Amino acid sequence: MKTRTRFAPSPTGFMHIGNLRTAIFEYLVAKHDGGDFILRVEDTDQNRKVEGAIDFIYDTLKLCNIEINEGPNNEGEFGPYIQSERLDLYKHYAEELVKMGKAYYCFCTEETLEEMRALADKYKRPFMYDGRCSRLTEEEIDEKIKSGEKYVIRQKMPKTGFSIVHDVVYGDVKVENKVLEDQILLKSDGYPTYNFANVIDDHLMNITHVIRGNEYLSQTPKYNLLYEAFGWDAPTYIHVPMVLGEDGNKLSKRNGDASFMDLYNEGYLPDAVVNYLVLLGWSPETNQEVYTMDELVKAFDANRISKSPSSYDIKKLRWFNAKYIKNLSDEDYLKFVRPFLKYDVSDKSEEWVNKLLLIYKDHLSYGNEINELVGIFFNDEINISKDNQEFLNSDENIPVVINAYKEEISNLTDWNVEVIAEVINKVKEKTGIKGKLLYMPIRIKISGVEHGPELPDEIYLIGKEKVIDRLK
RNA sequence: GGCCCGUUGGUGAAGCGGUCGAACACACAUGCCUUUCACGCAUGCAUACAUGGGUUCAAAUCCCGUACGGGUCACCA
Repeated sequence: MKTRTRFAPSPTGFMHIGNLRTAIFEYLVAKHDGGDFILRVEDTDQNRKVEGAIDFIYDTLKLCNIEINEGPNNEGEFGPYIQSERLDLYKHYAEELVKMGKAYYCFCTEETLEEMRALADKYKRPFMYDGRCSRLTEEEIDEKIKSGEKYVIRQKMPKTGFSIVHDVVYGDVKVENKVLEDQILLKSDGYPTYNFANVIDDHLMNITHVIRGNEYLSQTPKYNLLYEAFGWDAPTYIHVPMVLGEDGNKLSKRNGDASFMDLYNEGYLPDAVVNYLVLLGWSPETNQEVYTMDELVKAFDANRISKSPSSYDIKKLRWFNAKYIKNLSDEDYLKFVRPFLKYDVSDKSEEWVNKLLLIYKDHLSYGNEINELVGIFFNDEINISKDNQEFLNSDENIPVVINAYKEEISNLTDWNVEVIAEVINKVKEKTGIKGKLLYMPIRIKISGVEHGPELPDEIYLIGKEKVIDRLK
């Protein structure tokens, strides 16, 4: 059977880093086997629908080089791919289950449930639906339906024995059946619950591997009971560990960096993000760290996914990103950073701007960082920190260097990187000072900080007038 | 609280009973390179196997208990 995996997000218009990682894993499992990757939109919660969310998902995955073989925008033979358009299907199968005696109509209202819950709470007992509606007679049921009472359909759980879930990552997980609640399959508004829709769709869409966060692990026995009831084969389960934030807590929307789009807008390259994410909770057999998508497809093996949660470390992401930026061609690099530059360059030449951006290619960890780096070329005032000021006062040779340098610069008639590079040699000969004591004072005087790009480049771009001014 | 899962250095992690006196990478430090900083390269650092028992000739690796962390117990997904 052809391997088929699916990514099944809710259309919230938000792509969480953890979600993305799951999508990557799903994609890789499918492609490693030469299979298909399917997008299914889980919009069974009517309150959470967001306009344009589907396109957003497509756009995001496209940026990440993840190709969707079938989905709402490119239907295959298993459509529709949006759950709200498959309502008849869920209803049909839920009723089928009722006929088989594996599910029943439940007329308990949300208020009744609320009361039961409050009662359980009062006696400090864990609440679980008591299955009272499963004991209704057929007449009672008919009557209630006829009189227009709203109902849900609940799955009837066995009271004894236990279920075992086989998971690629976590091994066999055993759960007692009696702790399983008679869960709702079909809500009173006719929509299926997530758990039910998943089983139906995964089966109908021939999904072979279900990959999801491990928060679903303890729900999986219910799934298997459903597959069993229908006489279907359960898919292979791959539960993946959670991604934690830097504070050790679960990633949340509140943490802005947890969204892929935020990272993208900050100037993180999708390839770098994908590369970083895939190594969160998965490790290859070799020590290779930098991967192309093709290499990942080849190397990926779900058996090597770890069980313990991993934490999101922006420093390492930055390292990946910087590496990817360095590997860009100059042309691609310029295309990439240019939009991030916020300073007004309308009075500068194209050549000047490109040169400016290019000298930071090896320094940049993310696109937006460019604005932090190039300030010295635009601001009139530069700030010299206290430590650096102390350095400038620490040696009597320093003013000598600075004055000599200023004089030589003032005497220049041409203005290009080559002649500027010559100036420092002249100063060296004239003063007999070299190395750090020669470069550092000039660097600090004109840029305020102790590191930056090549000094002649920097000076060239700042411009003669400004440089002389700063050497005062 | 019941049930489920996890716990290797600051971080991501390798490890699947002996070769672990625990890889690799990030971060950090130092050195080399560059007549400076960064990049790159090299080296080093770090009292890392939560804890207590057990099994074994041998345990980070297997078993049990404890602690800590997380997940889950919705007409949310």
